[in-house]
Amino acid sequence: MLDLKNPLSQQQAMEAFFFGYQAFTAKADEMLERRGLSRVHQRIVFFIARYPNLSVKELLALLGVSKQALNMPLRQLLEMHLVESVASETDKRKRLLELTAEGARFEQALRREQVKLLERVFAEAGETAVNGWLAVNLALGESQAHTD
Amino acid sequence: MLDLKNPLSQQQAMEAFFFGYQAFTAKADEMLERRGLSRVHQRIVFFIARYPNLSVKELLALLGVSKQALNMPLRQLLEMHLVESVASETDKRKRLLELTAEGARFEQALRREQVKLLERVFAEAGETAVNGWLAVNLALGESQAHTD
DNA sequence: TTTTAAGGTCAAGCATATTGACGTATCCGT
DNA sequence: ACGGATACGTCAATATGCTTGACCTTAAAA
Repeated sequence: MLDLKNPLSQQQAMEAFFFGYQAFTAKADEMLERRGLSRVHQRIVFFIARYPNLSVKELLALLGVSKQALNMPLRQLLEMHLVESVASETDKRKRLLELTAEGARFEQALRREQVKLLERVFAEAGETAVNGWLAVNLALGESQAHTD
Repeated sequence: MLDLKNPLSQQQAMEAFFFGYQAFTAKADEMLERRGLSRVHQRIVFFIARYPNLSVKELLALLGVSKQALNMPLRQLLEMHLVESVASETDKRKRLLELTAEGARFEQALRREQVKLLERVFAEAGETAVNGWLAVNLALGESQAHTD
């Protein structure tokens, strides 16, 4: 079992996380590259799918980048008609972001590949392991969630 | 529990992985920035610590970057006397990489911060969860390990 | 001895991120 | 109604990191 007092165990855990994350993103990165897009584009459509009617400001907070860094890829997605931006009814300064039908298909295609990988790993590692994996990742995220 | 058939569960898992990995690297990134270094520098010293007497070629394979991309940060680490490069006895073309005493301290300081975070999360999520987290990350990494 | 492998470096190009500065539209408190 | 704050978008300059291509030295292997 994992013993975090042991330097070798620490290194193993960190290495596994590094390669695990890399493997998780590899397939989607490849698909994105074929369309001339990058990981930021996926993150954008991912968060819009996860949080419909997301405002630009909220998206910026989730991504943790400057608005100038978001500008270019978001504009590309708008021009490709994968994302739509509509002024909010209640606050007309806000632009609420939505996926178009094609954008939704695109996001799902990327996500499906990643989920397929998780499913393969699920079969290998077992349900308990996958639930633990999720629990630890959630806890890690929480540890950082309110640092802004 | 995690149901990978459910799109919402899929999104939750992916989001958790994204923020989890971000949280995991945040503290070390901060420490690196204070020394004018970046995440690549940590990866270099990390892999040298994990695999002593690593050759440059092996390091390149682990990092998955071009040798030109490695050149600059590795040279910096050599000039800062955090890393040493010695010609292999058995094959004098090869340069085996080692950490200096100071380099070892540096790598440990970065790792310690990340392990501290894992320990906090360990307490929260429980041993079973942590073992599952490790098992899934290992399996993910394995799925990709021999793709080069 | 010719070829291959390991390592190092220079150059050009591209992508992505940053900060700073502006401009416009809209909301909100007084 | 006015003035400040907020949301968004964009231009510019800059830094960084990574890529491919080319070239060189040294050393091992065929």
